[in-house]
Amino acid sequence: MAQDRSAAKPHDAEVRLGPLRNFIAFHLRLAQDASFRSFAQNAGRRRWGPGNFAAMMVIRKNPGIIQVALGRAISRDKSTVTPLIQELQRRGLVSRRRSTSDRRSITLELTRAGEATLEDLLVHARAHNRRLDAILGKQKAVFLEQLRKIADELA
Amino acid sequence: MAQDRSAAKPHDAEVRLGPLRNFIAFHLRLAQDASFRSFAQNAGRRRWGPGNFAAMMVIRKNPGIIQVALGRAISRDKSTVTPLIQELQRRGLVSRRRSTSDRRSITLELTRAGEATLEDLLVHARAHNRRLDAILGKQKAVFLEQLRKIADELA
DNA sequence: CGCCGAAGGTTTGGCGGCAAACCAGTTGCC
DNA sequence: GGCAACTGGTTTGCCGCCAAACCTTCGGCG
Repeated sequence: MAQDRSAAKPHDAEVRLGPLRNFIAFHLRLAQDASFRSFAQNAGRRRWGPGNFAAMMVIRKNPGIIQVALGRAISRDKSTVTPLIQELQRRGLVSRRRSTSDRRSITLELTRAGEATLEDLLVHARAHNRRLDAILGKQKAVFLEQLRKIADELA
Repeated sequence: MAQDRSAAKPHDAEVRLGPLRNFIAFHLRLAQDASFRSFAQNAGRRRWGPGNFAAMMVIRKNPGIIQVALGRAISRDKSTVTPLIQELQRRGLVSRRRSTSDRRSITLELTRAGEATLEDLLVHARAHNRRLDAILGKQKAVFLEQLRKIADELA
């Protein structure tokens, strides 16, 4: 078994974080970490990570999108997108076709199976999202806007 | 060169995110991502990632801490801590000694050089932190508390 | 027309992280 | 006192991601 990072050994309560205690960046990582794990775990653990989900979601909403545009949308390098998409294609979830207007680029679309599995994932994703919303309460909207601001302005 | 994820190609403005647009988890990742990159880049790019910084900070504030406790504090698996610490030791920044009371565990301390480099890193870290604080404005405290809540309750 | 720089995609190499298996030492319990 | 469960640490294997180099295609411009 891997280490249980969440376990609150009474002893650990005494660990001092120093300046770290008030660093946004540090807690941003902790929160993202927890969120990521929670999602991956509850999403059937069938190796359907958040990455695949986000990619498929964007493809669904933008049929015919090309790889680099997808990469920019989900903030992944194109060299990360390539194998990710290839794997999805191998599983028969997305189709790739060379664009007729620009033979460099490849257009992406969800297959029937892709739509179906995405719908499945959406169930888990929505549940995860609700959990987070519940934790944040009324201030969710403000919180979200702040996250956007950070991502935007920290370009 | 790697892809420029921040570039706002006018074309990309039209990419639709669908439900993703309001998912906390998604934006949490984007924000963390941006923060991480910004830190790593400005911190002299001398391969002093946020990871090393957080670890050294905790060791500084808790001299004699053992590896698993450190791991829990910064939310890293023990199998991640081992090589991380070994590298810091190799660079002469931390000292490792077997505990006398429990011969399984290894106690950690910063060396002189370690203290010095940490002080150096703190300059960048503080700057990074200030940038984030500036983005968040008055509501920084609330935001921080919400991040803590997410990390805590999403155990 | 022909060239050259830019852009989309893939490949390769490296890094950081987790999980599981394992060893050594410790603790609890009968 | 001795065995079983647990704990700290390391090793190994894998995965996700980035950066850089490279190939192909596109597009502007002399």
